[in-house]
Amino acid sequence: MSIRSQLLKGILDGCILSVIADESVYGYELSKKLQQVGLSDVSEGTIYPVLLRLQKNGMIKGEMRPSASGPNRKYYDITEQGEEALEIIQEEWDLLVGPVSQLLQGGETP
Amino acid sequence: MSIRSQLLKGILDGCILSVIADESVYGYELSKKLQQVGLSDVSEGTIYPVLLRLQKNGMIKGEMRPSASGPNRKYYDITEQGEEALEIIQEEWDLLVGPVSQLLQGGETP
DNA sequence: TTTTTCTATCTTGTATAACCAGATAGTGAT
DNA sequence: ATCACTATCTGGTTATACAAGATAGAAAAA
Repeated sequence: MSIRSQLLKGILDGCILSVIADESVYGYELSKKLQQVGLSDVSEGTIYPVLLRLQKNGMIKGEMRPSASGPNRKYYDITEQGEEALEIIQEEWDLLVGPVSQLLQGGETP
Repeated sequence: MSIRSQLLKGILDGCILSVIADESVYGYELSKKLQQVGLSDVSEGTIYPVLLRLQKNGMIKGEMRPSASGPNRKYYDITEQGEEALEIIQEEWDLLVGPVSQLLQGGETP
């Protein structure tokens, strides 16, 4: 397993919520978008379980829509609950990044 | 489980390695240090298993030394292998922080 | 002296999460 | 027909963090 995948743990939900909050997307599209953004090794086998879990927890809603070129797509939209959760994740992320980056940059511990 | 603890996943090894790379520490001291730095809810029940795992994987070496005031302490030092692993974690962290922060900051996906 | 408090390490059990590999299926091009 | 691309989902495996508690030495307070 790559180290990258370990680092992803726990942040992936936030990333996916964030993309969905910005616009309606379906899973396959989402995986391409995350790869474009720089999260290059997030595969479908990882994304679909996350989407199902987020839906089960009421963070997002899924809706099947036909596609003009290919199989049906399941578009997801964020819920109110999902928006609240996303805000908390954003705050927690900001609180975490500072200390961790400073530690890893070899900053002396006081 | 708190969202914070989810975010910690995968980064904790790097944080601990980083502190040990800076100086010899024992577990109890390490937990205090991490709390000071801002990783406030990292308890001993979390840290000791990580230390044992890192040692088992050859990233750090432990050595028991007596204490003038209290029980014996097990000091840990980083190994060459640990330093190499830490460098990779640092690089991966830098690659991850940018995209994730931008996503969470509500940046539009292209 | 006894009790409490602080220091210090480790284990067991539990919940969550990400991944690999593969199944399933529609559409369009060669 | 066959291949390639789009699209979703599942099962089994492994890694990880955490809570709670067991164990124990040393010093201060009662």
